[in-house]
Amino acid sequence: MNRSSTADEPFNLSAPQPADEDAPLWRVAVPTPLRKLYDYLPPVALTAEQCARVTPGVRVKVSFGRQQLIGVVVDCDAQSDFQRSKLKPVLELLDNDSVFSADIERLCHWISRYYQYGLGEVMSNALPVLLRKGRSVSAQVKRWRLTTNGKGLPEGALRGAKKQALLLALLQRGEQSPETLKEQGISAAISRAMVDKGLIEQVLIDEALAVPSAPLPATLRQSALTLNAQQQRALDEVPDTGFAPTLLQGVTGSGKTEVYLQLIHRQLEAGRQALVLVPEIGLTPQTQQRFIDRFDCPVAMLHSAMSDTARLEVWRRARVGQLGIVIGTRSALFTPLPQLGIIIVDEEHDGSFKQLEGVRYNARDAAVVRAKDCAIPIVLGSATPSLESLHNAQQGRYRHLELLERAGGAEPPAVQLVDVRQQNMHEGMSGELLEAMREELQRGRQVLLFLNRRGYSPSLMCHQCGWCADCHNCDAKLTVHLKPRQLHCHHCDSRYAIPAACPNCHSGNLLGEGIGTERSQRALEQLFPAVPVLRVDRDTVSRRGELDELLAEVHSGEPCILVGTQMLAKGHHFPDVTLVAIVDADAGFFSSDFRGSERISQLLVQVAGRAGRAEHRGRVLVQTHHPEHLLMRQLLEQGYHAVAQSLLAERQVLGLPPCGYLVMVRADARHEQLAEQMLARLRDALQGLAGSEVTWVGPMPALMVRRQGRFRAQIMLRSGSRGLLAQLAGAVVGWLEADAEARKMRWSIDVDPQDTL
DNA sequence: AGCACGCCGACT
DNA sequence: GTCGGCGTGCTC
Ligand SMILES: [Zn+2]
Ligand SMILES: [Zn+2]
Repeated sequence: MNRSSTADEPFNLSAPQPADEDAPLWRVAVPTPLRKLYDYLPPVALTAEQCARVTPGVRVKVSFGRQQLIGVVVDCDAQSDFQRSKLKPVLELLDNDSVFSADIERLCHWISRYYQYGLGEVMSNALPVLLRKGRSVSAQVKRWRLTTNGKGLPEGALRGAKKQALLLALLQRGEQSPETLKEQGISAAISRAMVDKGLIEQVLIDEALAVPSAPLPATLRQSALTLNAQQQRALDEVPDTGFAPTLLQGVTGSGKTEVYLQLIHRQLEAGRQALVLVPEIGLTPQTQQRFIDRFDCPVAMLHSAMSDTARLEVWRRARVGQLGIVIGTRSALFTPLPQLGIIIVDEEHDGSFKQLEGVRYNARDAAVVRAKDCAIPIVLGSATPSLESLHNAQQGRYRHLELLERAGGAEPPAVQLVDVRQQNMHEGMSGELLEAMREELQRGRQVLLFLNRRGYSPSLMCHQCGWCADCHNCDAKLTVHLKPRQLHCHHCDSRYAIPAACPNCHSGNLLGEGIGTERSQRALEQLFPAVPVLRVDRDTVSRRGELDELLAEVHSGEPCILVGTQMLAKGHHFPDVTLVAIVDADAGFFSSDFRGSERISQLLVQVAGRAGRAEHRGRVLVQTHHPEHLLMRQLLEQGYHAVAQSLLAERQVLGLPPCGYLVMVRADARHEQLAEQMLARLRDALQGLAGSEVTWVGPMPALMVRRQGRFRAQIMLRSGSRGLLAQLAGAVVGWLEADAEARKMRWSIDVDPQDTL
């Protein structure tokens, strides 16, 4: 494709003018947060006939303001109310066919509409990074072929030059790869000579066209396991075709994965593919390995640690049907699969399916929409389902299947509260906990400690006057780190030296307040000098692979203590760990976010499931200052299901999700009050629109008002009617885009927010 | 979001 | 005198 070289030169008056003033325009979704589509003239290099063959979904390079961007044509037969003489031409057409399959294109439209983000930004999210940058959709391979002149030669021409005649004969049969020609003894010099004669040429063609893909094998590499009655029932209940959302609730070790594998096998046998969505850090090679071990067909992963090239390669193979199974994190939702047969969302309760910046979509919810659109089954699996999915099941929207039997009849670990009130604590650990640890370690077992704070301690305080080290950019305390020795703001990433004396009273008596993983590790190293203490958090495992190295040591089975954050709670099973401790469960249960209790309950159940095996039962100690707390008691005595029912009842009363719907609007500005004032005007302007069906909560300052030097505020919309709220969300965005003050600050809209803080 | 333009304070 | 912070406006 040729690019127009004249588009940007205003003095060039001879720039080609469109012959027809009514000629159709191209409407382009440009990757910008602006929620608009932009009209362009078709590229000047294209004839009307060529234009007519262009279909929506092709990528184009356009001049946008002073920059060049790659967008997606959403309509190539548009009329514009924009002044025609002001339209710019498309600079370059990048594709012959749509980059989106029909289902992905519809999914983009749905996400754009439901989450209130521009189609351009959504479509950009839906494409691999390299495609956003203009890389071609198919891998390109080199082929030799005859030029028009070459085609004019009769068969048996070029008698005089034997090798050239051979090359001619080969190419008269069709295009040939450089490799084939080499095998036939055609040297570079021969080709060169023929090129010089203008008889042959080298072209790049799509790999997909060059190598027609064979049907994938549906055979098993490893035979399926025998299912218990509940697993079998689950397998029977999920149909092969038709939209059928299913919540598969299975306690850890109940064999959810085996059900997934057998459901997928049925799809492979029917010549269809499967998409498996997994949480961000739950993605261990072990997950992939079970799928690879089971099936002969190609299985591929998609996750954030992969290179852009590797991700593009998976996308390309998936698109042409070369992959039977794609397993991936959030953005794998957009993987094109020609005959998608089933979607599995594993650990569906996990928060990482929701994108927290940019287009704030929930991949689990969008996956349900994709499955509905494709009329295929979708399985949401978890030991601790989200209240959303439980509610959907109870409302009859999802089928609810339970797996209650643990394989091999292993007993669930015993969970026990440790009342730490008035106890002598040693670096956050009670005597009871330390004693239990000592016992297990002496037996040669492993111990796992959860502590949701990185660093040495979450704040630095002057013991003399109470001064506390805080960030210059944020309303936040600085975390003390000893390795490397510095104060670190976890909110804006700024770093400071640890002062030798208090800047307020000059006392040298500065103390770390509170316990982080680093501090806990140090304390444990002193208490148990004979046992390795491994720390797993973002500071120790920043690289991917580091975690696996660390875990390899754990899986050797030698006694050790693992100290870690949430990071440890996902995906990994530790068969030799017989004691798990939650160092501080209170933070979760008393969180000011409405999902706090749900999350901590899920965490407790999940970590309990991580420990022990059939031959030695694990136990879980939960340290708390509130052993009488109703939910905590209920969780221990009656299990997750009972807690979930209590929480659902509570949400019902409060009109919170899933019994009501939320939209959060956040704004920040350089100066205090500005954001809050703007949100107040937003409320005043739109409050009348929805009446009493919608509750406006706020505006209010964010929990941390100042962050990265900006002052933040938020307002929440709550309603029992999803439709009404969606409509209002549209009005909110419209108002924000039009308001002169709002345009000067940063704002974002979050439909179905994960957090309300 | 980028990106450029324009304005005012402070330094090589 | 310029360099650069940031407030403002625009993107078919
Ligand atoms: Zn002091
Ligand atoms: Zn900060």
